[in-house]
Amino acid sequence: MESTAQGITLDERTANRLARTFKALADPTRVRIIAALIDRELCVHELADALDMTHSAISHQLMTLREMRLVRFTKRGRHVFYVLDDDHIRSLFRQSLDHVRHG
Amino acid sequence: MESTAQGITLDERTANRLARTFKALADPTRVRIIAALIDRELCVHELADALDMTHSAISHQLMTLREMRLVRFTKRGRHVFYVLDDDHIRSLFRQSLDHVRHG
DNA sequence: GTAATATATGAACACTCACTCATATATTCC
DNA sequence: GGAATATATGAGTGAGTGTTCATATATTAC
Repeated sequence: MESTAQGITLDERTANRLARTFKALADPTRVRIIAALIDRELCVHELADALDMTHSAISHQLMTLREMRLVRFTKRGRHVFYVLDDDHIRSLFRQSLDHVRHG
Repeated sequence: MESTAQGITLDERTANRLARTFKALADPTRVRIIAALIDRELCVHELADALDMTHSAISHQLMTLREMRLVRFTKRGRHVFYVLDDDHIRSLFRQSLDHVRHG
């Protein structure tokens, strides 16, 4: 079965949303944050330790990820725990990691 | 079946490669180029027409996509035809588009 | 209350990016 | 050969990005 080749024409809004989604993951620090949060929640402090970066740098990137709706957070005591917000991103990330590793 | 939650720790090289892959798609113009080339080859001129952009802008982005190994090209006469180089990117792109559209 | 801890936030800075414009190169047509 | 077409490329520019540093806010422990 073969379909006619005619490409895909994206309207501006779709192209922007797609680009935005990829942009959210287009930075090594954010990639590592997503990876660390793939199946658990962590607070800023734990993330900073795990990634060996300053709290401030992590906090700024978490703000970016929040704005992009990739992570959610819960306050408990002095700590703010972050989890991945989106299952689609999780599977997208896993698939991409697989490509990079074995593709 | 449930596995122990412990995140994924990425070495620097893997994190960089992942980020680079996403970065390649983290721009609306490149997204539209990839979409247009999803199942056919097009020359620079056709791409510029399809995206309503200057030849120069398209040519610059194609250079970026070439450096990232996302597209290949063939010269035929005066024209340079571009195709997607990587099937992984094709499926990654299709999956992501699906998420953005119906997710 | 004060001190300590955890996180957020704003400014600043170096860096990167995507485009435009001008120019160069290559191929075809005459 | 020269003109026209197709693409590439380099410089320049305005916008955006990721970090650091300093500071602010919030919560807990004392």
